[in-house]
Amino acid sequence: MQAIAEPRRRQIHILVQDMELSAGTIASHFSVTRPAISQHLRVLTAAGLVTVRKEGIRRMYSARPEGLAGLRSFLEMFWDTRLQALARETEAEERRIQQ
Amino acid sequence: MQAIAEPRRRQIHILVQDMELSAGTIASHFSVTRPAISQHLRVLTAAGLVTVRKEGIRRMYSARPEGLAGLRSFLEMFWDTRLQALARETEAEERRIQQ
DNA sequence: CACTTGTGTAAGTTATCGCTAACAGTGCTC
DNA sequence: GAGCACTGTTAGCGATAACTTACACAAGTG
Repeated sequence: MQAIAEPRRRQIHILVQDMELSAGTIASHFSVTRPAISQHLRVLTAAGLVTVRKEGIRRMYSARPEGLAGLRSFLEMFWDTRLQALARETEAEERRIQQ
Repeated sequence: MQAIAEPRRRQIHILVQDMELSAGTIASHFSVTRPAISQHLRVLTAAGLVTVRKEGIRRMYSARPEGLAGLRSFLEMFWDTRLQALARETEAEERRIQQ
């Protein structure tokens, strides 16, 4: 989760979300040096948010939909428990009124 | 987004999700000092993830559902664009097959 | 095989962040 | 109003992380 929270990594992830890009092409979109982008890409791949594909001399990166899906299910767990808590509260409230 | 990414702040957010708690009660659940929790609470309130309610001498904190809802819509935007991209790809693929 | 291109890795530096210790403020109670 | 309980704020410190510079490695090309 901290992998996608970093602003620059989010921008990288947005870049490779629609199309497959090489490391150099990704780095050209930012003002930082290429090694920095390479480190970010390593974090993103370790988190399962992007995939690498070696195409000859260059490495193509692309977003992995399952990565964000995991975070999504994690948040929906939060969302559901909150809804359940609200349901319990209103239920208790109704029971109190009936008494 | 970085506010909820921090592990301790996530734990705090889980704590105040089901019930309203005071700062001291929240701090008693962790091994860190109370000022640290206070700082985390300030970050969480600044991010709009929790709300404060002054009750006499103590301040009660509770999770704000709209906070996570914003993050949720943000992720669903990602999710939708990715699905649209996949749809475009498969559509182009089918068109290629038909030729 | 030398050379170039594209990329990753390692070491060092700087900045950011979370924590603690000390202090300051706020509201109750006697 | 004095004193106490509860909380927020500030300064300083240590650790983590992001960045840069330099180097190393793989894969085409002459």
